Amino acid sequence: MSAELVAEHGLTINDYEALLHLSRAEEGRMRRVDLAGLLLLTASGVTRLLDGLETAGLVERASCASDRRVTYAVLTEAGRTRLQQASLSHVAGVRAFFEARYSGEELEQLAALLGRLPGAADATHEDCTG
Amino acid sequence: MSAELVAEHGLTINDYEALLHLSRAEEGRMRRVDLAGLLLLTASGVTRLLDGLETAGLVERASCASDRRVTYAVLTEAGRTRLQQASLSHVAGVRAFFEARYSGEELEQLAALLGRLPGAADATHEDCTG
DNA sequence: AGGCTATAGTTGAGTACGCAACCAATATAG
DNA sequence: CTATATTGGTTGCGTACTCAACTATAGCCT
Repeated sequence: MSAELVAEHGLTINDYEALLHLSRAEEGRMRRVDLAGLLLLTASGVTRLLDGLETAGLVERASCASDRRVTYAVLTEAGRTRLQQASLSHVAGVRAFFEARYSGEELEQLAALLGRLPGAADATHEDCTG
Repeated sequence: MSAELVAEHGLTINDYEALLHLSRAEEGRMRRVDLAGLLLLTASGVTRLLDGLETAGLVERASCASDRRVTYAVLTEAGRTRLQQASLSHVAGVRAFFEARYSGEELEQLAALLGRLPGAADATHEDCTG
């Protein structure tokens, strides 16, 4: 699933999630640290991740006027497009995976319980709203 | 948790789980492929994992009389001891983690639901019975 | 018997991280 | 206003994997 579906679009799970979070963020941009938090990665992990997305043209850097330490990661148009394509097959895949094993009621229970875990930023409606 | 507690014993999560599975297996030994399946690793992943455990003296190799392709991974006495030490703090940590967030009833629901996922080899009683 | 195909395992190359060390900019203290 | 601590970010190095290629054995099938 992570493997096949997402790799078909040339995106790893974290690539995908990074784009997703950016697409949800105001103006499609986020400080790298904050992104790290959401992705459950370290700062260095995010640096490397964004390196890839950047050379792929899906994300750009922007600097912050009020604090010159921070550089934003901002979603490009290409990134937004790519995310939408990938989310098509990805959310379908995930949905199929769970619906094959659980009833609607069980899915709600799972979502409620798992949603209380540390890094769970409400993935209930993870289609691509960007 | 994986990080602190298990690394305190010099074991990664997969090291730990490998020892656990071996301790539960008949005669404390298992074919490397089967172990790979349980650990959700590839064959090469297991080779490398066992390399480590082997040089640490926690696991040994044994060959199979009826099929000369297979080599077993067998738990040594040192391995069994180490597992028991580690499981002390590890299961306590895991238990604390979940009990801090869920009620008894919720834990049963979670166990029931998550137990139906692909690699879930009934971890309900994962104390070290070895 | 000989020739496929599948299975168990290892190895080399590449990837995705974490950790520790570092630099630069900012905040806090004195 | 200097001195120190904190925060955002990058880089070097090590680790835990995967994938693809390879060897050796085993089970067919004719």
